[in-house]
Amino acid sequence: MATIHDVAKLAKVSIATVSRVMSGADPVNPKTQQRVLEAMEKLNYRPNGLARNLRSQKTNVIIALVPDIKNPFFSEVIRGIEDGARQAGFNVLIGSTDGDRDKTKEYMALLDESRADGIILTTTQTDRAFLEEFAARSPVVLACEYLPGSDIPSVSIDNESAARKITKHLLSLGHTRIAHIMGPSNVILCQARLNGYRQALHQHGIMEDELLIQEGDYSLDSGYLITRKLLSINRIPTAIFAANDEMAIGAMKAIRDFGLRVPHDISVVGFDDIHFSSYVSPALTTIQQPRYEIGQRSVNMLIKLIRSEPLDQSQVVLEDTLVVRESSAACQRAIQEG
Amino acid sequence: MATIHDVAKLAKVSIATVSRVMSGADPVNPKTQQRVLEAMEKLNYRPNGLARNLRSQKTNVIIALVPDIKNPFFSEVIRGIEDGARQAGFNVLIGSTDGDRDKTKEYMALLDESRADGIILTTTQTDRAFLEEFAARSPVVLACEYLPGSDIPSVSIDNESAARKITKHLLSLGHTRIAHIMGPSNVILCQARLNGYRQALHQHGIMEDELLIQEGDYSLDSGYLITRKLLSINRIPTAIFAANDEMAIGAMKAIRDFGLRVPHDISVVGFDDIHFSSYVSPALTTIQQPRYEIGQRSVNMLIKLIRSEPLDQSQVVLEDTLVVRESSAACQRAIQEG
DNA sequence: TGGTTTTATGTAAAGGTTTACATGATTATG
DNA sequence: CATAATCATGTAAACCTTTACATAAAACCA
Repeated sequence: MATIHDVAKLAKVSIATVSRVMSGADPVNPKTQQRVLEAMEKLNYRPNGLARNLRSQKTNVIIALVPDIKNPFFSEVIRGIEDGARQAGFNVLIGSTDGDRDKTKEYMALLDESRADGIILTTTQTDRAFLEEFAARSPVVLACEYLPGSDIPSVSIDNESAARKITKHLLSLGHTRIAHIMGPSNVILCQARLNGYRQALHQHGIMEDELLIQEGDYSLDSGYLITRKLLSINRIPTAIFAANDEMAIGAMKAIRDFGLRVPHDISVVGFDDIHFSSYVSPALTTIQQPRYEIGQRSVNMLIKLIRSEPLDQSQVVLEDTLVVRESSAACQRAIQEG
Repeated sequence: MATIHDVAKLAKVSIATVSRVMSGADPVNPKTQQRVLEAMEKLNYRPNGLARNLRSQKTNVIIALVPDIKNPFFSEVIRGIEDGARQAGFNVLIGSTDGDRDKTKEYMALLDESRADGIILTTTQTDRAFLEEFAARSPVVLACEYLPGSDIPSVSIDNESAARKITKHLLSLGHTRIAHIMGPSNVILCQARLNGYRQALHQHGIMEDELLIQEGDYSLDSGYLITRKLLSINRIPTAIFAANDEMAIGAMKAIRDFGLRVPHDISVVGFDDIHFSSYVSPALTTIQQPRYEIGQRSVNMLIKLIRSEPLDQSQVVLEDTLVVRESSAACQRAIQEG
């Protein structure tokens, strides 16, 4: 592989001049430039990225951490991140953490080793103190999630209010026995959604029932299994609010397999509006998040952070939308009190 | 950020000794080692990855290129790649190409710039000559796809035979008017699946109908739109074989929206067996690929390539399985010839 | 004890850039 | 015409490691 020295020798200039031709920053005589370009061409010269990075103390790599790469919601966030990053000349390294704290820390350590310039976290499960301290010395942006009371930059919707909104949607349809399948309870965002659910019930004067709140792991399978459990209790719910669409789709299958119909017997709503949700039958009622935009804006913030540019706004909260489709309908069953 | 020099100074040794303590390769006096470790601890020293990489001419980064990061099939392949890579101490940089040749080449160029050690391509749409030439000088593995007549290492199933198998499944159910929604026609793997479909028809003495072969782009939407088109022709098909599950799921929705039922009126089968396929209703008949294993094995091969170790086998073909679920059933309609 | 081997450590080069500073040539200025 | 300003280029340091080679000290052997 040809180096800058080879090019310099062939063009009969110093390596500094070759470098200048590449960067275009300093002026260089057109004739010289021509010679250098020809030499580069002839030798098929590719500047060594590592050497560049080492010298300039930049890697042009940013890390995006997701709990699970298979999760379609995060895929779209990543897509936004990727597009934004590419536009600014950055590459994206994606890490699946599987909700594993150590894996998360391992990826974060890459920053300390100068292997990446910044990191986007889509789910916070690291301990707060560690995170705050880390963010103080390295560029970090939270995407999808907002850490209350912290000034770590973030881009997200208001999960609490969105959860309240969709729960109220069910309440307005006459449902009072509403189950909630939450995501991993150590994830802040899932706590926010749970809170929203609780607030809505509260505002309607409905006592919450411990049995109706179950913890899943975002997967189709967990939605399915938990719903089977919910269907085995004494007074089964008339509606289920799952903290993401995948669990909702799992729930619908469980209900079908149980011999009941959605939404006739049980309404099901999800959260995220992944692409599949409008294709399943019945189409899923859910909360639409601007996932692509979340990704894009968070990466733009991160890049500003990396470049030490000022942020116009540290916490960005984007709009979400309730999308009513076929999976939620008026409650058919009278509530047998007991 | 502390450097090796700081550590050396504090421990009163040379930088070489510090390096030796880190690598553990050469012997070093226990007492010295202790001092060095303490100094590293005290300074919170993190070796600079870039400098290491530059010196050792390794990046420990491999690139995985997928056509679309949102595609759930590829997500699982990536997962296999990631896990395999992590185990060997490599990081994975994921690139979405969107079927764009230039993007692909841009990512491949990262290898020439020494920013990555190797690359896994999950879909080949670069021109063959370029690819062959590139593979000759850089570590490349094809995952999911096999380039006939080339010796570029690959891990895949036999797409042609799998497509034949699932088409025969439909034929055995009495279908003779079978449509095929293929993937992007410039993708080799899609050509293979199309070939398999054709061979099966041929073996059953069925003439193929140009109208029944349509090209999609792997997405839910394209499956939907193409199926609408198929439903508007004169003699609509009694079965549809989509080249991936997402298009099949899109097709099912189109059929529902058209007022027909799956599989009663039209059978639908897919390819890949993504997780959603067993959760949709009716559950999708499809071909199961060992996607995780494809990812894992391809990354293992790539790492061997990077380390210049010999490959026991250059082209790995894994087993696929026909998974019959609810979306395919015996043909109900008599074929009105004409 | 003198010479050889082993062990522990240091010195310095190498990896391929970018860039601050220096230098020499050219042009502008009064 | 002398001096200043500008332009083009070169020199060498810096980025932070790893590692080949050298050296000094210690251990071993006859």
